[in-house]
Amino acid sequence: MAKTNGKTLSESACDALRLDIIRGHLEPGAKLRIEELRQHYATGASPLREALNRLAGEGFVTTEGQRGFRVAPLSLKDLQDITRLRIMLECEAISESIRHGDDEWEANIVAAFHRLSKIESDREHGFAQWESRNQEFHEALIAACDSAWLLKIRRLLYEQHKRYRLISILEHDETRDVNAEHEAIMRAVLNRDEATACAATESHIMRTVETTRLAFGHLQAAKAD
Amino acid sequence: MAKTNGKTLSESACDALRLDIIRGHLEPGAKLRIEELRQHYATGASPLREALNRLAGEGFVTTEGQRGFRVAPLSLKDLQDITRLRIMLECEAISESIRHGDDEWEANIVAAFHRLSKIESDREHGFAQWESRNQEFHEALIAACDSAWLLKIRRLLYEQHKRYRLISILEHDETRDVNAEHEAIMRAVLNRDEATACAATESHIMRTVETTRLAFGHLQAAKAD
DNA sequence: AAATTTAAAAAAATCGATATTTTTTTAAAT
DNA sequence: ATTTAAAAAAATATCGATTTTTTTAAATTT
Repeated sequence: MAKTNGKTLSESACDALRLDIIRGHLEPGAKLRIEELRQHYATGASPLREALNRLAGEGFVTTEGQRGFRVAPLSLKDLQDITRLRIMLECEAISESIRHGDDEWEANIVAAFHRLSKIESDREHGFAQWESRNQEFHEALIAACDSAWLLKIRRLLYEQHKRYRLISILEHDETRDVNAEHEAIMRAVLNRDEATACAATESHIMRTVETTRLAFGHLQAAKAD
Repeated sequence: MAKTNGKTLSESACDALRLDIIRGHLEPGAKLRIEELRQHYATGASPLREALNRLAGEGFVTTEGQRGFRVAPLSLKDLQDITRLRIMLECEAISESIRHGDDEWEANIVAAFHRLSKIESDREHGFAQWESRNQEFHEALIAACDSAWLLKIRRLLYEQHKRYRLISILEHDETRDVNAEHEAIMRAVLNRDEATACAATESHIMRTVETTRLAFGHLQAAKAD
């Protein structure tokens, strides 16, 4: 077995699985049979089991006794739960970032915002790229927060929410100006105005979730047929 | 291999390892060699590796490339980081619990407090029992919080902090009346007074952490020899 | 005949033993 | 003292054996 990079097979499998779960490529609640995964990811059973166990620890898959693994389910209630916590943690992280950030931090935010707004218009086409630059912008905002746990948990919730968001790409709220929302957050952050930055962040998340919530509701309804 | 209970070997190994890490039985930063663990926990390599991977996902062990596993390290900075988040989440959970709790919830709090205060005096002797009843009391307070994520993360941080606390059992702040602190929290909670309950909780955690911080500092200093 | 129970077969998950890499240690040589 | 090479140790992956769950089909009961 030739080594692909620095990673072990377990790690590669883990990353690939996590990505497929977040992207909705693997359906929420779906059974994860080792044999099938072996075929798909071209790996042995042991690396896969190790990957699945790690993902279980992270909350992306569930496991019950001797009955194997499943993709962690999604629900409206779960979405609302995640949202509330996300707002709380995101605001905390932004506030701390504002208190600690230096010139370099500011420059990175401006750069990330610029990269994102350049492609904001054709969000539909290069969605993967938009998604990635969006994430980079939001992470630039909180890069000066030096609480490792806060960042770790914030990221977990961000990715969990991403699962909902990516399921409902189709839905697009035409009335929103996402770029303006981002700019409002950025301006408040650069002004070191914690209260305004938090308010703008909360409103941004709430709007996003509202779109997500609608799309997810529609999807559930369609599935009930 | 006779089945011990409903659990699989992986799960048993995982629980045993987690407990030993939280209890400080396994030193922070210590290398976790599969062969040694095999001897100690009387299991094969596969279940152990699966357990270690899950614990890595939960943040109790670290892993680096092809260099095996280590017990996640502790540091003063980490302790302060955990504390800040704990206060935030614990208060949020208590507030929501206060808003949702019913009579049964109240009764369970009173019962848990009673059980705890009965052995509050000889905390030194039956420490394990005190620890367990203390945890039960604090979980009774937030039992009516129906945010699964909040509870999950709160618990993670509670256990992470427990790692620090159990390392420094020796230290004991004579000037504290922990029972009175607990009673103050309980009274505020039963009065449905969110602000007071949060303030009492924050002060309780801060006092606990101060003791922990001192003991951990001493331990680090002693180790530097 | 339909529904429930029971028994057998198939599938899947879990585990342990062994083989292959990779890293770390040890010792010799520059 | 530093570098290099060989040996030992450790980590990772593959494979096959065992146990458990799920499915399927037959038998019994209502």
